[in-house]
Amino acid sequence: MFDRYKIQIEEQINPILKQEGLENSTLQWSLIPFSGHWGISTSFFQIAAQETRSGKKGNVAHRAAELAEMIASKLDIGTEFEKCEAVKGYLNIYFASKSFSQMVVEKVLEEKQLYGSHPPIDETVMVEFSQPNTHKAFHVGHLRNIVLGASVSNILEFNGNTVIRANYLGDIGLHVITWLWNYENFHEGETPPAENAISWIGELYAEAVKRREESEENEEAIRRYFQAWDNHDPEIIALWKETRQWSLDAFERLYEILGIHFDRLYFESEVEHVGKAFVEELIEKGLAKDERPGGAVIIDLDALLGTKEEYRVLVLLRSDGTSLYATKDIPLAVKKFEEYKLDRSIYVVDVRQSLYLKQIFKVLELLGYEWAKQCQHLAYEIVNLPGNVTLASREGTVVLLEDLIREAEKRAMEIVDKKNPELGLEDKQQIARMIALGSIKYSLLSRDNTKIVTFDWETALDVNGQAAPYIQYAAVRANSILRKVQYQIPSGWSNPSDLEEKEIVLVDLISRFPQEVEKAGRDLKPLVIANYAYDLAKAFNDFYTHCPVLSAKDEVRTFRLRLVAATKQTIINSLGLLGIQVPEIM
RNA sequence: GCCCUCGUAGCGCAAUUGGACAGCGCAUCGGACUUCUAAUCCGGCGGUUGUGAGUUCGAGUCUCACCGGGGGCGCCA
Repeated sequence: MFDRYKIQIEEQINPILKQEGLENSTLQWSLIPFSGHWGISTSFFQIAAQETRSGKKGNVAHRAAELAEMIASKLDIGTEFEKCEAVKGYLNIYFASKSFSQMVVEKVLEEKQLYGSHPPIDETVMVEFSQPNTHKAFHVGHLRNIVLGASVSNILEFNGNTVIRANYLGDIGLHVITWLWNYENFHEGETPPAENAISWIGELYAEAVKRREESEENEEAIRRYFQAWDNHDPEIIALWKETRQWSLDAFERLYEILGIHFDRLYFESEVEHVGKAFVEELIEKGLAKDERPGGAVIIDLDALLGTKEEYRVLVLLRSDGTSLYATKDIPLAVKKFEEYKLDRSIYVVDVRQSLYLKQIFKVLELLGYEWAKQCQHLAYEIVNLPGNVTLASREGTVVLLEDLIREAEKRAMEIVDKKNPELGLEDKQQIARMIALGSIKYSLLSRDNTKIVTFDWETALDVNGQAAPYIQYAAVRANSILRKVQYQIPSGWSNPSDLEEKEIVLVDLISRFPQEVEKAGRDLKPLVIANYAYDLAKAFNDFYTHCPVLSAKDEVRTFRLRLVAATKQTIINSLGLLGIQVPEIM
């Protein structure tokens, strides 16, 4: 937003530096980091250090301060800036807040839900996330993946990318066979309950695994069942199709609740066959080694690349010829790039699979696909239970997603009910859901991807402090002011007398949104937005308690109303990137 | 053995990618509701950024070593 001013100033600074014998020095601009000070800033340490390195004697810090002071005294800041000053080697140039704040607010109100976004760029990127297994439960560990993938997709889209949201479903394999076998023998004819389909399916899975592990006989039976499947037994296939659909329908309902949609669903079953052909190709090219029947089909990446204990060995096919994850991930990657003309392919997968994905990308490269370098693993840490207990569906140490959402809604409902007794039940429920989902999502997104999240009910359901309800509430407060004027936001520029510090802080933050979006997109970190949204809400709450809006006079009132509307919009936009909705009332 | 990752206040986390006084939330102590919603605001307490060296004008951030937690490393997904 301020680039052209930076350029203007630089055009003045460069000749001054030239006089000092300093050329080709590029300045790095940032916003003044102090709360309540609004403007741009740069420093002269690099230039001074460069000078010292080229032989000139002197103290760098001293020289930087000298340069900053000299430039500050010579600079013509025009009417766009209030003042400029040199502080310890930094040059701070303060905006003329009155006109700049008008400009910022104006921009937000004009661009509305697009404020903060960047113009389209010619780049198509696929984000693969969620990747649930059919015939299994959904737990909070899976949620981190979904929420992260969805948010990163939103952020990339806001940055101008064309985003394809892809899901990759594990609909075949031993876990499915085990489930089917158990169902056919012990639950035939049963159907999942409408409400708790996922937990029902999950319970049956846990039961199936237990049966498999408790007797050799069962294990043997399951193995035979697997063979029958491999031989395309029509009855088993029919059962598979039917039960798979139960999972898919249940997933779809859950995604709907979470507000997630996918543009493309990939299934393991659709890439297994072609995957085996790829393995053959790798063997023929002399890249993979077929050690069957004694061993598996492997690719010794370290031997091929001349590296040592870096890429290790990847197993492509079991010794019995059945497929593994690697068998399927290779053709899947190819399919993705063929179907869409991708510029980038992002895999949202937990950090434990870092080596595995590194191997897959390298194999693709060895196969000659130039786009292999555009595959990127977005790793995130797992969600644990207190005491470093891993969530595992077979151990029974899971917190089911449905339970979490239900409990969060219940708690949110209690507060909504108390605060808004006049509302109808349906409205209350809708609000409670937004708050519940917001809290859950925010608690997962406001943590760096590299940090393990320890799940406990209290923290997950805490709505105090830095949490989504705080931010939502700020927007609701803004909304409630706007409602009082029937959402008639006065147009045109107003010219209030000097701005309050609270107002400047708020406008400053609003103006930073586009660059926060950019940063979040660059680093694939929703955390950046999560922090930003909180800071913005905090600044607004501060403003709210100190600066009356409706009772203010004339131009102050006009400006503040516009500022309130701009804040509400920016909060909505930033939370939107996190997949969090904002209610009108709460 | 090799590799990845984390270590910041009692607890949970940030820190504009190497910049200005290391911020915020819980918790705790104390203030503020006849005024636009108190799911709010203001103030107090709390720090040798795991340890030691190095690079740099400048290090929580980069390099190396060490300590401690977690993870990965040929037929699990």
